[in-house]
Parts: sequence; C-alpha cells; structure tokens
Amino acid sequence: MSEVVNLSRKEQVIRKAAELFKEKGYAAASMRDLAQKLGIEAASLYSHIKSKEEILHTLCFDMAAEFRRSLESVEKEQNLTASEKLQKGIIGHIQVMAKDLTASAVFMNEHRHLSQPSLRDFLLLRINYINRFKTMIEEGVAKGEFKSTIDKKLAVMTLFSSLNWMPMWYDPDAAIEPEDLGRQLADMLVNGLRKDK
Amino acid sequence: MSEVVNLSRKEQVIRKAAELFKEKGYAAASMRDLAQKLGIEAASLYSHIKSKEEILHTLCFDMAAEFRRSLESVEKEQNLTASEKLQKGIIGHIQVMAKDLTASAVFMNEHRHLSQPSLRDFLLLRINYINRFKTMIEEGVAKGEFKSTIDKKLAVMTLFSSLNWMPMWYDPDAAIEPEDLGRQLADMLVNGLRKDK
DNA sequence: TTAATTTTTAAATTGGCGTTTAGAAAATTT
DNA sequence: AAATTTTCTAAACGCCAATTTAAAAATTAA
Repeated sequence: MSEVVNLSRKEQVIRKAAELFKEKGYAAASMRDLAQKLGIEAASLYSHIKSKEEILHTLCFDMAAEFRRSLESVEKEQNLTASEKLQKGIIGHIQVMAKDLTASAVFMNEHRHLSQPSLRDFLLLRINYINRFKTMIEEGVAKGEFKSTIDKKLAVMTLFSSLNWMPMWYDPDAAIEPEDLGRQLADMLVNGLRKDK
Repeated sequence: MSEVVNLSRKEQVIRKAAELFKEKGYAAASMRDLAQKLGIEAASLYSHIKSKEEILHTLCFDMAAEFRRSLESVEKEQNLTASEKLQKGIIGHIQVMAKDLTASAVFMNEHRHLSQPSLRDFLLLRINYINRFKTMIEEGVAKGEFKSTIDKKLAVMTLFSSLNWMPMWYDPDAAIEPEDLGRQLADMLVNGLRKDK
C-alpha cells in the first residue's frame, strides 16, 4: 500500500504501451503483446495498472494537459501581433510533441477508443484547444492583420491537421529543431508559398 | 459460379463496412457488428466477401485508384503555373473525397491494418502520390514562383495532412462546395493568411 | 413448375482477448 | 534476520473474434 515512488515500473509499462499503441493501434494491441515487450507475463501488468484503458487514459490526458499548459503560457503574453501569437502557439505545440512523439501519436490517433465519460471529456478539451487557436486567427482578422476573406474554420483545421500529422513524419534525429519547424510552419501559414514581389 | 451482377449485395456489404470501420476503427469493428447493421447473420457475409480484410483492401485500393486518376488528369494539362496546377490537384483530391467521405476516412485511418504485401503496395502508391504533389511545389520553386526558402517536405506534408483530415470535419451538407473549399485551401497555402499591403 | 442460382442460417471450430485469483519469488525496509 | 512491500507467475474464467461447413430458404431463369 505504498503510493509513492511507485512510478518507475508503472511508467515503464505506460511508455512501452505507447509504442505498441502507436505501432498497432489500441484495439489491435494486446496486453500479451505488451507483456512480451516488457519480458513479463500478461498477468504481471495488473500489479502496475488497473486496466488497458487506464493506460490510454493516462497517455491522452497527460498530453492534453501539456498542450494546454503550453498554450496558456502563450496566451498570457501581451503586445503580440496575431502572427507572433500564432507562431508561438505553433512552436509550443511542436515542442510539446517533440518531447514525446510516441505519446503524441497515441494522443492523436487512439483517443477515440476511450470510453465514456472520458471520451467526452477528452473531446471537450480538444475542441477548447482548437477554439483558442481559432480565436488567435479571428483576432488577426479583426485587427486587419489577416485577410477577412479567409475561411476561419478551414484555416484552423489546416493548422491543426498539420500539427497532428507531424508525429507521423517528423524525424527527431533530423537536422531541424522543433522551434525552427514551428517557425517555418507559421511562416508558411501566414505568408504562403508565393514569392514576394 | 456466377461472376456478373453479383455486385449489388456485395457493394452494400462494403458500404456498410466502410461506415462501421470509420466509426469504430477496423480492428474494433467485428463482422458480427457488420452483419447486424445489415440485418443478417455473420456467416451470411461470407457469401459475398472472402474475408474482413478483403473489404478493407477494396476500400483502400479503390480510393487510391480514384486519387491517382484525378491527379493524372491534372498532370496532363499544359501551360499551367505552379499555383494553378497545385490548385487543380487540390480541388481534384477534395472532389474525390467528397464523393465518398466514409471510404475516404477509412482510406486515411485504417489502411495500416492491411497485411503484407498489400500494405507495402498501398504505401508505395501513397508515397508516389505525395511525391507528385511535391514535384509541383518544386517546379514552382524552380520557376521562381514560390520562395526558395520553404521546406518542401514541410509544405507537402502540411498540404497532405490538411487533405487527409478533411473527412473528419468536412460537412457535405454545409454551404461550401468541394471546388470552393479546394480553391480556398490552395489560396491559403500559396498566399497565406496575411493581408496584402 | 422445374431447375439453377443466390442468399441466408444454425452450429461448430479454433483461437485470442482482458482480466482475476492465490500465491511464489525478489527486492526493500526495519 | 525478520517483516514488509513490490513484482511476478501459472492457471483459469468467461467472452468474443473470424471463419467454415452443410444445408435450408428465397429468388430468378428456363
């Protein structure tokens, strides 16, 4: 009945589970697979976690909390143009992702296997997060910094799609740093591909 | 042993399967679920399809063929600027998607459950498709139409991510037409959000 | 109305799933 | 060294999975 420093083994289980969930998908990943990856029997897992879904819950909500924290710190900053705010929001998101690409992939692809009421809670967090990016874009339009003709929903979904897919192709060993990547994505979104005249 | 006009019931099965796979994910969707949706017993399905995976295979490769066809017809056109080509490629992709949003969602999210060698074949088709969009962007850079500073991989992945996520949020009953949506996405990508001075 | 074909079913097969239980082994604390 | 806690295991439970088989029912064609 100790509650402290119990983390080490449990975290090991969760990290390996993240790898497995990313690789095979939550539904296709079995607890026996997971146990084998850890070199133990499936039954042993249950000394560390309550259920398969608890692992998914932990992965999804921990990531959500980090994304939220990152966005909040950007929102607190003052005297930023809409472009700057957007850029910082994007960079923050990518930095959070880059810290754990595996968990990020699970967060993005597997959250739908959460059961109620967790699923509802998760989706609420997500829609809230997206809306806060949408607000940044709307502020940009209101201030005359962004075109008023743009479809805001399209803009924010494009941004969010792009962020969400990054864990699929971003190579952390490659030359490019999360901050650079974020800067470039923000630049592309704000200024486009077209060469200035 | 008839081979003709057998399509009707089989297609019905495949369409319902697409809905189910989109909703629950391939691995979590059972043949019993599917049968129930059709009002028959699970065993009856096997008069129409060979296996669960055959359904997934059909859905994924049929969509892939349609995307390919669409892109090829754009590539054939001549005397287009890079922006125009990109725009037409994007519009084509969205039109194909809009014709069957359910199958598109399966194509995007569930293809990874294909087993070898189908999975390999599918991924080859996909990388080829992406590379053809990348070529469009590179041509734009080569002609001086696009900035030379852009990260081409980032650009094409952003585009592709955005296209891939559309079936998740695009509402076919909403006011916006696939062609308009494509035009706007292309405009955002090429010209950015920033207001022209 | 037969004959042929398509569609469906009940029943079984084989196998994997998440999880529980009772307790052994190993590691840690006292 | 003894006591406590953590980690692990073998064995089982009940359930659900995809698929096969042989045959019945429904539909279509001759």
